Amino acid sequence: MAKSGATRRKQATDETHRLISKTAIALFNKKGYGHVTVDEICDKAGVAKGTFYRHFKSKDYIIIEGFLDAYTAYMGLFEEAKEIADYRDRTAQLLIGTLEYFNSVGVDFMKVVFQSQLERGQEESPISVGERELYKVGRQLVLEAQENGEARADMDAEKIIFAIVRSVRGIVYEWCMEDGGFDLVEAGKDLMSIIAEGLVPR
Amino acid sequence: MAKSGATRRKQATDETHRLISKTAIALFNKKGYGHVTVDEICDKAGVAKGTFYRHFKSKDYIIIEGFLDAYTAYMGLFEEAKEIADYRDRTAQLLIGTLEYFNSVGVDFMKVVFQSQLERGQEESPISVGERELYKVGRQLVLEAQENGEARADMDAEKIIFAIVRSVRGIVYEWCMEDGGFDLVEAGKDLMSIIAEGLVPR
DNA sequence: ATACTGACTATACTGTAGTCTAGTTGCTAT
DNA sequence: ATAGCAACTAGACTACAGTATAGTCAGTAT
Repeated sequence: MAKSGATRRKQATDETHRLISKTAIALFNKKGYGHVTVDEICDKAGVAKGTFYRHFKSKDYIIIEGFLDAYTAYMGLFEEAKEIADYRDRTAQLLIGTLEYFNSVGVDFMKVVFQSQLERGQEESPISVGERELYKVGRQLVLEAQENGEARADMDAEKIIFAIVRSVRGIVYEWCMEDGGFDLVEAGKDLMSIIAEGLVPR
Repeated sequence: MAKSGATRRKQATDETHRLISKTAIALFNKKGYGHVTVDEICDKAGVAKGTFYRHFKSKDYIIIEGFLDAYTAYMGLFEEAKEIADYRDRTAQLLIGTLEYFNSVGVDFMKVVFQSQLERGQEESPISVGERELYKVGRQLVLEAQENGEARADMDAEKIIFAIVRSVRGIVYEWCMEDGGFDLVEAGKDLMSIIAEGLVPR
């Protein structure tokens, strides 16, 4: 049967893809990303170097890909959040969930993600594609809150969500720089308090 | 004379240092950091490779060093800001000045700065040393504002300044990622508005 | 049955940051 | 005057990411 044949072939290459990824990530976890060479990954996986580069554009794409898989799951948070009635609770939940997600990815991997984002020139990264989705959903949430009078309406929803996402990224970046030296979620709560309430007294 | 002799010697090596730095930065500006090799810098500067690495720990230290020189000048902003009476004006001035400073450094160089911060492991970077100074001064400003009742007092000055600095860094990081694709100062003003006023209506 | 295709192997090669070594030179201290 | 020393030269070398090439093999289409 043609179809099952094509499937068997595809399964085999998927298998290889997963094998490389799994081997690499195991090595990264054991020795740290920077101390694992592509040759070593290929050796351990019993695969030629050419095969590695057939499956992954570059060494960091192993991380990027893993990150994106988790990202998809993480986007489910936004669906769940819709159930939460109160605007502030909802926002807080999203923020905390987001930071818990980054925390679970781990500093070592997040560093690679940040670095790879900086390295690429104009070329569209898979992550920035994912982020556009995040902006879209976030903007919608802010818009709704504005309509309900829960969020200030004197500023574009777009501008607001940009500022929030950027602030969050700033925390995560610093967390990477400090090698995970502070509690991401706690820092996020402080940030949230300022974003929500502002800095000047009421 | 011993002293003038020692001085003459030091002057010569300072000369070499500046020569390498100047040559490198000219090349970076012409071709972009990533397209300039250390060998090329040495060739153009008429200096051996060993000399380069005697003066600079690594290629990116040329940028880091230039960044820090400008940083010192930038810290003068904080002195000037003390003259501004109104808390909000002062904060806005500092924020805008900061972003103008990053803007003048340029995307290409800022990327290198961010990347180098991520690469180093626990080793203390010269930049994080500089930043601690910034935190100290910033914290002092927030403290004063709290004492005058201009800033909310239900949160540590420390936490507040951390959140602000991180938010700013987030903007600058994204600005790098998007290759300078938006106006840093404008984005900063939006952020400032949220930080100062909060997100929920009054 | 046979020819096609694309995943894969094996390995040499390139480019570049950074290291290392051996030797030179000229300022400096005594 | 002379010995020492730090800055420098020249260039070979290492480590590693990524590329290129030539050929094998197995599933697939006709």
